[in-house]
Amino acid sequence: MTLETLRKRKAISNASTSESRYDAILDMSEQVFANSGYKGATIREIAERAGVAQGLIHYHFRNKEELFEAMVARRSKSINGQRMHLLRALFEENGPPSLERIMEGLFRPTIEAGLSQAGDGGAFARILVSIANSAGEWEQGLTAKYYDPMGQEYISALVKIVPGLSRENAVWAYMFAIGVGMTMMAKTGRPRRLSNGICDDGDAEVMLAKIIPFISAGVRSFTKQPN
Amino acid sequence: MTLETLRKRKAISNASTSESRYDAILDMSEQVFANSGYKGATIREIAERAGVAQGLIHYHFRNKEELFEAMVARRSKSINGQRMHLLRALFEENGPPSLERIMEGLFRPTIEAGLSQAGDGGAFARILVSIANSAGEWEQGLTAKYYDPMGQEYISALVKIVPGLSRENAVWAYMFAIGVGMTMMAKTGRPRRLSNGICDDGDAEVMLAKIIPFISAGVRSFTKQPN
DNA sequence: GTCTATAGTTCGATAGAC
DNA sequence: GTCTATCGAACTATAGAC
Repeated sequence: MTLETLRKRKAISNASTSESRYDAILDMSEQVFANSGYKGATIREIAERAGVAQGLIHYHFRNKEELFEAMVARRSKSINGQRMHLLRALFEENGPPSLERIMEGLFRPTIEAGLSQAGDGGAFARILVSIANSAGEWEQGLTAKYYDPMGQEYISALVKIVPGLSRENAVWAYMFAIGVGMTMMAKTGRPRRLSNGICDDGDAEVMLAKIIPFISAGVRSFTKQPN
Repeated sequence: MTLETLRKRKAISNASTSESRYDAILDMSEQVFANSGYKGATIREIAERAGVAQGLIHYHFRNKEELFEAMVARRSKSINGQRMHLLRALFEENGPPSLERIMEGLFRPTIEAGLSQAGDGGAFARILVSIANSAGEWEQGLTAKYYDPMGQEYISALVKIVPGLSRENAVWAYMFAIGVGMTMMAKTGRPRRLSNGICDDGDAEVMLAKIIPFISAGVRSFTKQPN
């Protein structure tokens, strides 16, 4: 029996939270990093709010950078696994899937992940937005490692199902789609301000209903364009 | 003659940089905040690279928060002034402007501002991306103060020139347009990675040529939708 | 307006007991 | 695996000379 297995056994036997301290640290990391940013977040606060000693975080994750990456790795592998599964399932149905269903498959797992979390649901989504929009080498390294492979699959899917769409335009289409999706994931509250309370970026279902047709029309416009 | 005027006179007579220390601090603030983020940036580094004493920054701007806001205020007023001027000029021509020209007027001033700056041109654009995508109270306060008024003008313009576009959908359209524009302003280099070097998010002209049709098609799709 | 020097805080990381 | 205690290295902001 590995040490990893033992750790999980102990976690399950923990009556108070039914969760290992290891996972509690990762959970709280999402909350704190989301609210304060990487530099603004402190290991002290994560430790306090997770109810563990500060030293324990260094024992499990060595330093702040590796804690952050472990947090990204855990959640991104889970969400992107769902996405890959969804995408492949779509292509195994009768006939090629519609552009709209492809796009829904791109964004829905992020929403589902948010809803199932305790506390602030969209914490990891907000972290993701800050990573994806950073030009820093480290952040782009994380994006490349945990998100580029999935991006490539979606780009290939777009080329397959949209007649006349070049790979170059499919890359732009994917980037623009992600850009629009950020509006939903960032949860800035700006739509509400700009619309006197009518448009709510906290309601993911409503946003999806707006985002999917918007992106789909944009992608199809590339069909009538050179390159 | 005001003290403000005197300060500028002295700046012009400065042979070495032809720029006051006050402005040098703001210029270097853009570079450092863009590369390190608000929390990650340090007043020490800004002072050193601007060639001034650290204490001078506190003399002019009191603290880090006010330095940041002064930097945002200077550049946003300049760029948004151009935008407003462009937008109003479009409506004074013969007949209403096209959706495409409205969108070009939204993004081009950001590009021009980048090109005319010394050193790293897109520094302020990257800062803007991080502010706009943050859910923090302070960042949203800055967005509301320096960008919401312009956003309202663009939303009104969209309602005017796109037949059948409700104000609610115009707000979403504006938000999504900004989201796509982030792809250009963030300068992450991801399009290049995903396309094996073909798509370059460093070339703003090429990006505009892709962004404008994409967004325009998306906006027009709202015409055929309820709400 | 500009500088030097430093006070006062807070943070990441380590050491070592249990 | 978990905790307490602490070191050393930053950082912001202020005080005071010029």
